Amino acid sequence: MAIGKSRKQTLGPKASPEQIAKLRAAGLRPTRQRLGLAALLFGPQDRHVSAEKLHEEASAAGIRVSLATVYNTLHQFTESGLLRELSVDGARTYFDTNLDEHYHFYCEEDGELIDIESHSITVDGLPQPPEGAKLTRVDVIVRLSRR
Amino acid sequence: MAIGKSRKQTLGPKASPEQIAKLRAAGLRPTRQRLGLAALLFGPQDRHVSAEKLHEEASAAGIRVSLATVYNTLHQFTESGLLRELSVDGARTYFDTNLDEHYHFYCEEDGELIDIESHSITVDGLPQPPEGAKLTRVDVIVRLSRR
DNA sequence: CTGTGTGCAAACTCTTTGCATAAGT
DNA sequence: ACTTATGCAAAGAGTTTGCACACAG
Repeated sequence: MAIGKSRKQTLGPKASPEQIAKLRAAGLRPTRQRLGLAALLFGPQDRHVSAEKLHEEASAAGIRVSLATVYNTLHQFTESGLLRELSVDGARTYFDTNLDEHYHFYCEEDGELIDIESHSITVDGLPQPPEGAKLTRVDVIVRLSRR
Repeated sequence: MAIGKSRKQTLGPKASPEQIAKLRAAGLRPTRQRLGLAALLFGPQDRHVSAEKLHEEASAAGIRVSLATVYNTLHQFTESGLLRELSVDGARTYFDTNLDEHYHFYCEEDGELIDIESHSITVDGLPQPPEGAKLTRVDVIVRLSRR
């Protein structure tokens, strides 16, 4: 117990340099909370999370972060183009880490979302949008049920 | 002021017989509130309403009905197949009087919905739903912006 | 140090619920 | 009369906000 710590550990044990770069590139300071959430969100797999679910996950993973900060962070990530917001069932808001154009299966029983790659589906024959309106996005949600 | 009213006016001045039949067919008692809301909803035009907006409309039209009853009624109508519920922006729930298969333009600025007839659009190449799951509905929302 | 981020708790919006009263049949 | 519907107010879920404290640069 004689060796003194020479520097303060500011960002936790191992803050991935890529995640730090990702946040910096998005103009967001790489705080411990944001890095923790980024670690949960931006893994190898694309993900669909709600704020509450992500908050639970963070707690389970030992990342101390308040629910309010999870909301803030998700919105900041969305504004910075790191996430995409998704309205599927009214009650909760989902955030999607897959930024490519794609669609979704939505399982009504368990609230689960599954990506549908956009090249596997064809949406054709869209009518003209009303004058003055610009098309921002096409959402396709295929609702599923086990029953 | 001499002529006595011979019978109590139970359902308001002119309760449309068609609306009464419609409610009866759906297994719902034609109460004054339900008839009033039905009158607002099931006109010649298809409509997209939220509970709060319909409540305001009802008040404006002199139909006294509580917000709770508007919610109840919209859900009863939906369960009876008179309406269709739709999730488009997370915050509020919309109800659609158009029961045919069709899709929507959604104007992000004013929250307005516009029907897209299903025959004018083609959704093709849907992947197999996961095993055990049945497809209940395909929602297509084309988001628009004026900017 | 300086300014941005975070946590907490309270506020807010939309929606649902419980129970006494009112209305339909 | 008997049953179902309604109204009110309170509760509930999810989300947002304000402000003091903490942390990154």
